[in-house]
Amino acid sequence: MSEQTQQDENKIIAERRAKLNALREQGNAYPNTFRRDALAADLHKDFDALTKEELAEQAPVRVKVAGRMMMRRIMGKASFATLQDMTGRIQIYVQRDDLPEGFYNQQFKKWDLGDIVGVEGYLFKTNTGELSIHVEKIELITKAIRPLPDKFHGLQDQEVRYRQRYLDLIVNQESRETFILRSKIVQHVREFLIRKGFLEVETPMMQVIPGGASAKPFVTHHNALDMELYLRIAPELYLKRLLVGGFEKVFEINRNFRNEGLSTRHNPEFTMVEFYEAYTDYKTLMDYTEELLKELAELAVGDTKVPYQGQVFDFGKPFDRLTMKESILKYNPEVKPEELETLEAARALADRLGVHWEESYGLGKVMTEIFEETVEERLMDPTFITEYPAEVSPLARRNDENPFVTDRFELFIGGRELANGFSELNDAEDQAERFKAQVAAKDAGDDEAMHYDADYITALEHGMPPAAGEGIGIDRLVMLFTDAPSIRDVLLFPHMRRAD
RNA sequence: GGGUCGUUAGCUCAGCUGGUAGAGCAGUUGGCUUUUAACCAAUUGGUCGCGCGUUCGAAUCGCGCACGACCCA
Repeated sequence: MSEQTQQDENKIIAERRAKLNALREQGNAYPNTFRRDALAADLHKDFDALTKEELAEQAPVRVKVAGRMMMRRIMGKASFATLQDMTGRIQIYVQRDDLPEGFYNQQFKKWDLGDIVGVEGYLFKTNTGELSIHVEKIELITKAIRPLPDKFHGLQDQEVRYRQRYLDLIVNQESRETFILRSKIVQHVREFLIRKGFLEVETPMMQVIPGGASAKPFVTHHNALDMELYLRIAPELYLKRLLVGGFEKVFEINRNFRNEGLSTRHNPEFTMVEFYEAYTDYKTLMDYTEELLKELAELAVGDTKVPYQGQVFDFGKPFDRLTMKESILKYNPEVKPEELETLEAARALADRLGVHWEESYGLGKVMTEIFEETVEERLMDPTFITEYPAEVSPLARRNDENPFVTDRFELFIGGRELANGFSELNDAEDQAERFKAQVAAKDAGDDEAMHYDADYITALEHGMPPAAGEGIGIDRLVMLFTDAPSIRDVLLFPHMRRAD
């Protein structure tokens, strides 16, 4: 701790530090010798149902519990306190005369809220029926020098909740629940894919050529090799190399990094699951996705009606499936199909709808812009949009009947893109052409266009089985199922500006 | 990038048209052996985000900056 910080310390911290110094003089101030044998939630699960009398009549249930002291009610020669461990809270009852002479007044009563204590005792129920531990031994395990936020109102300041997430987790139960549910969702996604026979793999986070998506990368430097490396914007091209290598069903759950702005829906690092399966197509993936999301709704909400920020999304019915063109016509009833058939007509339509386009855009890109501006945010219940133009899908397989579009879909819920999948382009020569078009776009000023990845082309030239692949944004998924308005609410440590 | 709102004690918040700051919790001291946001009594604690300006006087008004929240692009 710096001198400056010490100077800034207020009286509360100074008092607690004095207590800590007294503890140091008495011996080990930070012992790691207490071993618990019970967790709060397990005790409630096993004993809440018993009456006070039933619990008193049976043989005493002796337990050792550790946790942070969140509340305390001192009533002269006896006290109640509330301990919190990772599973929840349990009340303890401490009597002066159960403890060694002087301990209650000289030690216990001088401890503070926020201190971590270990207790040993037996279970009982209070007159109001609350399961509690009648303490026979109690020890201070860790002294907290700084005070907790308000015991009743919790921590309200959003900035502090994000910057000092540990405080948020200590005092705000909803926050703990959000991150526990996030863990369960990730676990379920993993188990779903393993159940389907997929192999979990890890591919490079640092890449020589950032590929697999259209986004600006973070750049770093490898000293020993004296070369630039990019944090990955997607794992896609590596996972497809594994298809070439004969791993025919693979997935990865990990972070991607995109050097873009922050918003309630964007964090520079975010978590995706990507999975690839050989000898199948995008329609299979849509079926998987629908199956997975229905399971997740059941897991997270326990219902097919998922509430989100005052709206309700229906996961019970079969998910809608519309082509991009169909969706534009559906949500813009005055638009005629012919207006989406030539570049000139589409440009005129975009002008009419107030959608921006540039000279370099082809029909596919203009159409996609119209879709994004007029349809996307209105897709509330889960909806698959298919037939994305090849122009905006440089890694996707062209449709056999209509090469203008690809065998691709995106899933939208609540107006937000949740997933993106397609049958994979495994024609090395077509892929090389598409990369060249991307490079041309990059040269023309599109700094999100892809690089030419010759090593990937070489891999495709060895033969990649026909396959389909998909990415699902885990953070947005968790936002949806935890009713979180901001991506920061589902990231333990969201990116923030420097506080100083 | 633009707009709106916010920043006051460790925490949660008041503070009116400008007159040098309040409550509850936490802390401290005392009381209380089934409380539960325990209670009762007393009490400590503040560079009012930072800077500049207006004014006899600024937490309050104006401008700028920082950080955050929300909306828009």
